[in-house]
Amino acid sequence: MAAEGFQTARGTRDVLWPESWQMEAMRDLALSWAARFGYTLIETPIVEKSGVFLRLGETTDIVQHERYRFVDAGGEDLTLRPEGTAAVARAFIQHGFAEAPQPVRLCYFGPMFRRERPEAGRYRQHTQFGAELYGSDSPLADAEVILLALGLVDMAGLKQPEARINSIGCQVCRPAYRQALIEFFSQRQDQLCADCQVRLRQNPLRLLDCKVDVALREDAPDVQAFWCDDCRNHITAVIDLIREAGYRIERDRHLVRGLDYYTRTVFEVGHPTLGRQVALFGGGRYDGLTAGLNGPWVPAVGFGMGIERLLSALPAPLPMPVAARVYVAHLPHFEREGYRLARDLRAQGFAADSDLLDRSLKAQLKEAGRRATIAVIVGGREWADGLVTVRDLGRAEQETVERDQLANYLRQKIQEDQA
RNA sequence: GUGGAUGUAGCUCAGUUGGUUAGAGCACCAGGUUGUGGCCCUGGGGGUCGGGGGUUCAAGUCCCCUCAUUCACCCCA
Repeated sequence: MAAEGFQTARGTRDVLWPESWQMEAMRDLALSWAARFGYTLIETPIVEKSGVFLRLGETTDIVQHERYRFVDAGGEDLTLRPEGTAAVARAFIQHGFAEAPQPVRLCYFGPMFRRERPEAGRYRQHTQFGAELYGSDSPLADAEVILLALGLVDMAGLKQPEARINSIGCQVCRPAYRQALIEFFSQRQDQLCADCQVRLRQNPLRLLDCKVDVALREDAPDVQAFWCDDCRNHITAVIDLIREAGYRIERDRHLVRGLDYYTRTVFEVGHPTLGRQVALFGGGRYDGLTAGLNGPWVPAVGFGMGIERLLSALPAPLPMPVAARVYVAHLPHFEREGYRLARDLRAQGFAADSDLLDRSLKAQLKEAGRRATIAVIVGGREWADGLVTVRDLGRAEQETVERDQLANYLRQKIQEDQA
């Protein structure tokens, strides 16, 4: 296409109808579903001081190079938000939510930015829905956010998601596991890929989800053997609660998450139709993330969900409302009359428009057939008698109606059609 | 960031070993029906062949660069 002109920046796109409407429908579905659990919507800014996201972890690619970070004209170091959790945590602290009645339930829905190589279903700007539950360290809380996410996927029409869960331990038991991993992989250092050589020093847990050294990890120590009693009871309870709700979930001992702030529970849910896009949603427990942002220590758990991915995985689009649309066609010399009639109809609550190109009646009805269910034809012989013609475009039937009875007639007609 | 493939009309795509005014289907517009859509028929509009440079008498076609898309890696919210 026109290379001389402007196009969307790499990895970004225009969302056109009807997908734009699908996004809105998903937003409505997500927010109303979350509201049933008591989650209130929070809209954080798209841009934050860069420090907010620095604590995501020193070894994370998001932090290392996949961010939109810039210094603005005033010298401020800013970053386009790559995910929701850190920004919501910042807001939690800023507004003193730790002093509010606990638990605090917040959800968000909006664009996230990440500068990675574009692929199908992977955009530099994508939309995420997420929920964060603060103030409870109970497994009931973990289960709640997972059930919230699974329930949304279910309501959107996607069946049989593949849910995986793991516990990466807590401050009590994780150090020993971490040490065991380091020892295991150090002995096999010559077999590790280049990236894993680095991970071994910086974040040994991530060796487990390396896609290169898959054979090695099979023999790596299982975190299960290192769990303390609290961690063991916690993950067991979470899994029970999910299954009790009727969902399938399996423990995956190789599951660790890309972000460094997680403790105990981590989970990821995918779907076979997504293929390489991997995760539909993912999340976990991040007790104390708020303390890392210079706030109070608060237990928390949450998830983030990729909306574009969810929409692309749906077997059928979300239902579109079939609004009855009225098209006002006009006979020669009655363009203004049609225009005014459409205006009146809109004022009375109808979705109505008229021809703006002074086209032939034939052309007008052709357009009406494309985008309306009812055509009102004004002008000609009937106009002098105070009549208009109402044509049912679906049934190809029409009758003349008194102009001042038109609104009532249409209302009744639309009601009958919907019944 | 690495490697491969692709880029021709709004959309989906043809374009023979380089060779006249670059095509089709769908979509759009008009007419056939001077007051009636969906089907049909006829006609029409719309393209600097992603962009730039090069080779050549001649480039959509060959070469280089660049931009974009896509697939596989990497990574993942």
